[in-house]
Amino acid sequence: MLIRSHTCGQLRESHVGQTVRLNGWVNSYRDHGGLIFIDLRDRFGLTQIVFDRESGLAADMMASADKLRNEDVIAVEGAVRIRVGGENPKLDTGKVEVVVVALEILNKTDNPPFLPDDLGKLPNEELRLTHRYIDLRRPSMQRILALRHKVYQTTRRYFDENGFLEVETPILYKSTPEGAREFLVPNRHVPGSFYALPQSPQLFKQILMVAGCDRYMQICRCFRDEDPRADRQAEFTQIDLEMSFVRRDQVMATMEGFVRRLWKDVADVDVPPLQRMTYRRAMEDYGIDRPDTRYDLKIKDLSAFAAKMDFAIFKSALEKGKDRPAYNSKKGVVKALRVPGGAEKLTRKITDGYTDFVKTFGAGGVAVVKVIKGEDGQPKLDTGIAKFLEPLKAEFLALLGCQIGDTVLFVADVYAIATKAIGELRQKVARDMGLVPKPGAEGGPWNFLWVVDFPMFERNKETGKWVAMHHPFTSPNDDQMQAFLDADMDDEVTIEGIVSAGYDVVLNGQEIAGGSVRIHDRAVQSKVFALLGMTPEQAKEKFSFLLEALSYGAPPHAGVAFGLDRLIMNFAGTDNIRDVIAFPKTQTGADLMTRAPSPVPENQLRDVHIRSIAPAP
RNA sequence: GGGGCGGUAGCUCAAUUGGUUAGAGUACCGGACUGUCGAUCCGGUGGUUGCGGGUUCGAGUCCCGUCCGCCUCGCCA
Repeated sequence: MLIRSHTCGQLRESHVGQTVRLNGWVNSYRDHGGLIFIDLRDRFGLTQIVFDRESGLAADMMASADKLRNEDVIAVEGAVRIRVGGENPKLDTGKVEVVVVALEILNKTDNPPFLPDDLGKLPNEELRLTHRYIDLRRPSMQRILALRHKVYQTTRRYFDENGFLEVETPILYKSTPEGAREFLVPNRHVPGSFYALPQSPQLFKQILMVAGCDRYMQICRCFRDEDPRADRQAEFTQIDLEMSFVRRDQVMATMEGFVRRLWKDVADVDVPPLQRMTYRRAMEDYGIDRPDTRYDLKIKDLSAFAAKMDFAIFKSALEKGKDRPAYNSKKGVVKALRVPGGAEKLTRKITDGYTDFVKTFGAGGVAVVKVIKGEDGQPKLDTGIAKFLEPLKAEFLALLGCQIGDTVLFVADVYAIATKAIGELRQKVARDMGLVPKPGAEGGPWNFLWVVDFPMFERNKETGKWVAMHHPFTSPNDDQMQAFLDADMDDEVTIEGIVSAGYDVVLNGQEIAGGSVRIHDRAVQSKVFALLGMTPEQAKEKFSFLLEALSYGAPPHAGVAFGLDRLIMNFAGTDNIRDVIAFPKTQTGADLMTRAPSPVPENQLRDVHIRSIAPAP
């Protein structure tokens, strides 16, 4: 075989006169009869090679060259020269070409189902995933693979420099069915017993702290058997960290340093210091715990104002849970979103659509009013609920700081639903108003933000039980610890008010990292388990190893996990998580290339003491 | 589990809102061509309209079921 001397992205004017050998795929061919041009492709680029009947190429090789087609794999030998037909500025190698004197066909291809170029429309994703080995040849996909590699390398370098040890943790793990649904793996030796694949290495990394590792990191695979989304996959990758003898601020500083290094290395962007926002502020102003601050729309609570209105829909919403304390999920509220310039851009058709939109989050609808210019030149309320606002017009305009040309959107419901609905609506309105900047060539703008002071606990919507907002190993914040230990477990208002030592990094409305200071005291951990409704026996059955570890000299520790796939999505400028995973799965968990999952022979099931109750296909 | 969109030639799409033999570009096959660069020109092959029923004189088009993919709500400690 003609082993390559250079890659297809390498040759320049300085190589002119040299005899070189290239290997690669036929990216395109231009056949002029006695003269054939081929763009040869590998991961590193494209090089034009020329077959010329009049340049001494053997007749049989010329005949072979005539048969070359896209995606054939070949090796050639020839001399580098300045292009006779002039430069092609689109190629890095565009000043030169290789005049072939020897051709070796390494592998003829069948006619491929699609070509891996970035011209024109992509074939449908089903086909791309089925023939992933072709799809990944596409330069845009190669670029993402390289980006991902770069992130791995920068990550390992940064944490190594900061004293972290990379430690692998088990994939076959104990089932702890509190959080996401788990993937189960039967054990052959103990009939009826199962491992679970880890939702995250959470407890192992805490135990590594107890074990004296001091600082741990791992780029690890996590598994959650929940329905995927465009930015979510059942099998995904985290950059997982844990640190000993630190409090919240030390971890946050380490994370911020990492973010800064990563963006510098990968995108050559200098990230300014991150602002902090409390969870409460985020929910109040943005209706979501991961605000997108790239645009300046803010939500305002108008409950007190709305109570003065003679408008039945608001009144009945405010009646709900009216004896509950503020921010209680079941307390009725009225939320408003002022949209500058909305009076013109948000047509009746669009605002009508908002009602359907908020219904998907359980809200009843959206009330609308426009602020237009009256005959006297002053602001005038128009359409929708204008007549109900008219008696309180001055107060309304002042409360929201309305200008002529604004539209104001209202959602009235219990706190949990109204907040979620108007928070989602805010993001939709921003898209409709064209306020969301399109990522430029460098990906940005990059709006980072810390969100802190999350509640420790929230009520499960269906069961009404307390559940941990982050996870059950999250510590109350330092200034809350005594209040938590003293708290009566039946005192709903106090429990609800306990703030955890958790922290999230939010980027452009996306959670890219989350972590917390952990509980390192057995008594605190036991109280959390009890609050979550676990008896001491249940806690012991599920987490005895953790409770024991906490009893044998556990250092204060804290940690975090970054969603690696989402980081790459940002750098790659894609909103499809499958683009950043080499071999992703579909929405039903299928790998279309390997055809996993698949049935297994009966005897294989018997070995692991499993009988399938699935109906025969 | 719920809602929405989609599936027509290898690929990307069209097909007058139920009406003749389902078309175009590209790929592929054959031919021409010595300076192209998404080469060009000429000719050709290629279809179980995802699958199964139904309505109708007639179904790519309407109805029912089903499979697959995507988006989404729930879910994701």
